[in-house]
Amino acid sequence: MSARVISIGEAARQTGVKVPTIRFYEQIGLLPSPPRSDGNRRQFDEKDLSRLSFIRHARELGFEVGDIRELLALSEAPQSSCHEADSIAWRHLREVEARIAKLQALRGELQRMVDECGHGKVCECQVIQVLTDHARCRNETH
Amino acid sequence: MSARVISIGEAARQTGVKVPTIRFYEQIGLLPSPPRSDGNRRQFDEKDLSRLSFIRHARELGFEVGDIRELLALSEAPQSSCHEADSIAWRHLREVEARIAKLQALRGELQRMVDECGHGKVCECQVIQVLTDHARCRNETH
DNA sequence: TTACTTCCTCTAGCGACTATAGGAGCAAGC
DNA sequence: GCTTGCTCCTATAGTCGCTAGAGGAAGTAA
Repeated sequence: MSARVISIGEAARQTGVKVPTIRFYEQIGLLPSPPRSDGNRRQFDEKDLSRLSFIRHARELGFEVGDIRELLALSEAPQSSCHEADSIAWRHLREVEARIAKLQALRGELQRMVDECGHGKVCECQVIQVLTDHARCRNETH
Repeated sequence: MSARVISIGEAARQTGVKVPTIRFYEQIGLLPSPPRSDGNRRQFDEKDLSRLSFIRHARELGFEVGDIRELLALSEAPQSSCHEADSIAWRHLREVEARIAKLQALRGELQRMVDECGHGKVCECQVIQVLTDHARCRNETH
């Protein structure tokens, strides 16, 4: 119950967010500035740890800082509608699906590259060919 | 056969690489500096278009500039072994597969978030719940 | 006291662009 | 020739999300 004081190094260890990154999050206002000790050291508490963990997880999931800011604000106003949080997550889901599709196409192409490249002793290396040809025939598709 | 002169704007339109980005690529030595007109305008040719398309495609596929530099160098010394290009492609293939796996996990999680969002209040919203809970239970795993 | 670690601030750097300012060139219409 | 409007030029600074380094102060253990 008492406010256990947590140093920045402790916080880093417990949340997996690096020390300079914690300071950076404070600087950009993602994490509130904690009180300081007599010696000017940051004094975090459990709530800060939660917030940091939340931020870290959201970042890992690919949310950008703007999104996280919104999500944090929402989570601090728990009686408000979750429509916004939902739409942030939806938007993100669509982005992730697009990225997966693109990467799968890429994987196919890379696979083809290494397959073709590996077999020719005359080294008709297709790596560059594949990329160039593909590039040209796709000029107007995107 | 004659060297058709292509302006930077034309090049941008044809390759889908933005004008400032083309200049940037020239600056970092990814694209050779083209000759200039009397009025100091860049004069690109077909070969530059290929190169730009190649670069764009490779960037879309997630190659970083260093890789592209290597691949371009290899493509310009075609008698050299394709072993290097092959290993670049291999390295990248593994990376891409890892990325796909990560994104698929992420998609599942996001999907769950939005599925479970009851469209009620934030206090019941899974988007925030998932982020918070997950964050806490994963503190030490990474 | 000494040594060691952790912490502080501040500044600069990364990659891969993107934006802005302030001009100069060029082609078409009058 | 002149004006309008577009494209182009350079140079510099900003973006995002950190990360690294310098140079120093504070806390801790022997």
